[in-house]
Amino acid sequence: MSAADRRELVLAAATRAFARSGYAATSTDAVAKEAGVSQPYVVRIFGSKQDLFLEVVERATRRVLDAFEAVVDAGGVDLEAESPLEPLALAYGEVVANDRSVMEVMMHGFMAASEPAIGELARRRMAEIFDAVLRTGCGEDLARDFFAQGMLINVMLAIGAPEHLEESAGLAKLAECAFGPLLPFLDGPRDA
Amino acid sequence: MSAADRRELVLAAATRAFARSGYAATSTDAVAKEAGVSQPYVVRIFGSKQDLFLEVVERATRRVLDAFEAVVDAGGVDLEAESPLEPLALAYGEVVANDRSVMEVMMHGFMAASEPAIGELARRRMAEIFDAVLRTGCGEDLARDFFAQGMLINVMLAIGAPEHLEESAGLAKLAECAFGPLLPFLDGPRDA
DNA sequence: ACCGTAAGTAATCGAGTGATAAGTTGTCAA
DNA sequence: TTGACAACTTATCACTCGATTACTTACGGT
Repeated sequence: MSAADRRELVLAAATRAFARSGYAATSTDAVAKEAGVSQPYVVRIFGSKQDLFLEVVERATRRVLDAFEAVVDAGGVDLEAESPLEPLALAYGEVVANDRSVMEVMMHGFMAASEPAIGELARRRMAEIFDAVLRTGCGEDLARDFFAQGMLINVMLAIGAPEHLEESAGLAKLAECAFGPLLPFLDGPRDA
Repeated sequence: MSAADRRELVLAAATRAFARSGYAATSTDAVAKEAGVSQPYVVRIFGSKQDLFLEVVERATRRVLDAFEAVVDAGGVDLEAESPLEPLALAYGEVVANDRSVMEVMMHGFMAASEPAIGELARRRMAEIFDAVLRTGCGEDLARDFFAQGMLINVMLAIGAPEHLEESAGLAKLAECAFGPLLPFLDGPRDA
């Protein structure tokens, strides 16, 4: 297989692996097994575990950014509507529904920000994505609220709320509040 | 020193250590050094690293829960006000300003939820805190929005936004949106 | 004085960890 | 055919990790 193809294959495997357990708790060997290659080859392709993780987070967050920019550039946002940013929410929902590891890796990237290089990437991407939302012209307050709802959804998914609604009535109610009509589509599958 | 006192001391040290780097990336030896005791003694007191982390997260999230319940039980929420949950926001801000590691450990607990015992605790506490907010009688939508804003703030703090406003104009604007008038009080100190 | 118990440490173990070095296989151009 | 380069693995290293064991110290009751 060509080096470029193999690289993509390992990146996809690494995304799944890091999405499951985060940066520190995922070994390069786990990534290698997921990709079906040897552990030294993973390190060789990307230089180091951190460089691999950076590229995984870079790509995942770029997918979110691209999804938002596609909607905005296509004029998909109507500022006169009652929920102007709903098209963005739908776009994000589609990305997450399609491949939950994108969002999981993004959040793990945020929480590994005490590693300087990871933190820098996290802050840069966060600002870029916020900027894309702002470019709809919706105003800062709406953009912030949109971001906030997104973060709540991300955290709720991270703690596995949709798969454990039966644990308590309070959790089920919170999940219903946080996810709304999307809830039925969220339990079960976690991979792409 | 009595075992009980030493236990509290190690718990406080562990909270700081886990807050910095999260569950997986923090060694029991790092906790031991922070507490000024030997590594085997840390393991001996709590049984295992996971049990220690569970107790740290349990305590941190209980502090948030207690802060909210104190406001609610004291009748500090006026449903007729324009922002009925502002007293809760202030209470949370006070907790975070007083000791940021409380919130950091809470978020690291959420993101380590793929560990079953940690996930269960995270979901339980999340539901309990949401329930406390609901008990103000503010209604589910307001409670959800309050939660969402809190999560945005948590993530912004986790990526170190307040300390790196100069990295990009976009980040500074996002931080101003997310933190509002609290922003000037957030940069700099990270410990209790 | 002495003994028992609680508080703690030093020494060490086996299992991983990320990374390096050396070697192997396969393919394609001359 | 052969040689060179790209793709990939095996073997291994130095180190870190959580955990166990065995030991030491200090204090309170009798």
